[in-house]
Amino acid sequence: MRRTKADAEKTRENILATAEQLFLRNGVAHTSLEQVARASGVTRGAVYWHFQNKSHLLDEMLNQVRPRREQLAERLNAPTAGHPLQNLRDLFVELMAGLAGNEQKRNLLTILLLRCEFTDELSDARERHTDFINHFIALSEEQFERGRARLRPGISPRLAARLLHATLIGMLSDRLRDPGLFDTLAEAPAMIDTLFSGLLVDWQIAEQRASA
Amino acid sequence: MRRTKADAEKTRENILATAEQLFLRNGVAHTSLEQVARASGVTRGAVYWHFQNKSHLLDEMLNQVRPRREQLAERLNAPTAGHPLQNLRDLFVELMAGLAGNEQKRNLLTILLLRCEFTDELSDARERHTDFINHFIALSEEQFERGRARLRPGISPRLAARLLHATLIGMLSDRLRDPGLFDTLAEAPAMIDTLFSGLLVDWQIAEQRASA
DNA sequence: TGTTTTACATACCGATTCGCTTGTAAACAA
DNA sequence: TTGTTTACAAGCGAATCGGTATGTAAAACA
Repeated sequence: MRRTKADAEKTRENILATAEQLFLRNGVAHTSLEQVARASGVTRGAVYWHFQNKSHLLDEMLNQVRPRREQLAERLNAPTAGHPLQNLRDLFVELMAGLAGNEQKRNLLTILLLRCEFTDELSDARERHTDFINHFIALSEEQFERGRARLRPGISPRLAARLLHATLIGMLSDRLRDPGLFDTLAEAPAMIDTLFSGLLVDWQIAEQRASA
Repeated sequence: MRRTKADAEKTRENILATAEQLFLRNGVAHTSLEQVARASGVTRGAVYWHFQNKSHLLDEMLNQVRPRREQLAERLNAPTAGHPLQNLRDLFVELMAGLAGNEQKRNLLTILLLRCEFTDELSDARERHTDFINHFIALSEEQFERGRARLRPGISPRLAARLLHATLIGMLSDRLRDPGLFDTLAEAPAMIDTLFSGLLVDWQIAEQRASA
């Protein structure tokens, strides 16, 4: 009872979705491909047919939502863009909002940050992750460089960029570990504006804050 | 050839130190007690004699450096303490400095943040960790509450506390993933002061910053 | 001095683990 | 209609896992 091409694609996507749930619940290392197969209603044969091994499976899961490198740069340097710093701020809020509104993104980031051991076995995923982070920091640094005049004295663009990234990661990390901790969507703007107020001498808080 | 009590204690500590290295290098789940035993020059018998299982082994590793709950509170509310906010700021810098100067603390935090899947198996460690985080946030919130008048309008003590914690975790996370990313010890004060400048209306930067 | 306890090593257990090979029925191409 | 390929299922094998049970020599104690 061999499946048609379309059926095979469904099988593949089903395996991905199932693995996502299992990885999220039990951790990557603690999930065997046998478990993935069973939960997907297939055997390991199917899993190994579609994916080389667990590492590649995870990698393709992440590829589903991983923003392409250029995407961030395009977004920041678009011709329609306003001030670089305002741009950077908006991107930050967008990233948080995108996460709040997309369960899959939330799941995958949770897996990356909390349910996954960055060991040699997963070196591919690990490298790409670090790479993306450094790219993000470099891009942010560029933006701060352009708005250098507005930086408080003693704060270099690089330091600003790293502080921005640390805050981003920290907020994500906290929020993913304890989803009830705060309302990301509502509070993210206040947090980023607060940070920018510290980084810049003349930051105007554009958005209305929830004052509680 | 049974060992003396002192020898046994050495064995135990040796196992702990060896496991720390293996966990750090290969991740907790990817390290078997067999590997720990071999690398320690003993057999699994010894490991199981000293520790119930891997989870308890990890737990006792963390207990070596885990600050006690009261410790933070005492530190913040000491009679000799100055202004609550200055206190909080100094604590932050101290925590970062303690990490920069203590390899074991760095290792264990790296294991916790990057080499460990928070799954049911390790629920003990996980709970204690979350507990500690919430405690830290609550304490920070208290301090901000005391200095509430100095908070920028629209920023609640709770939001300030969470932003502070996010920044702390983010800085640690970044630094542990990529040790060359920045010089924690040197830049931590600048980062925290920047954040405080954003949180407070009148924050005076006390320390000299490395301006580069 | 004799007995008990300690600090392990050794051995065994059933349960998984991954990776590979082989089987197979049906889809698809010629 | 007849190969050929596809999309898996099923089975194999060696390794390894954690947990436990048992053996043992020497330390600790009475």
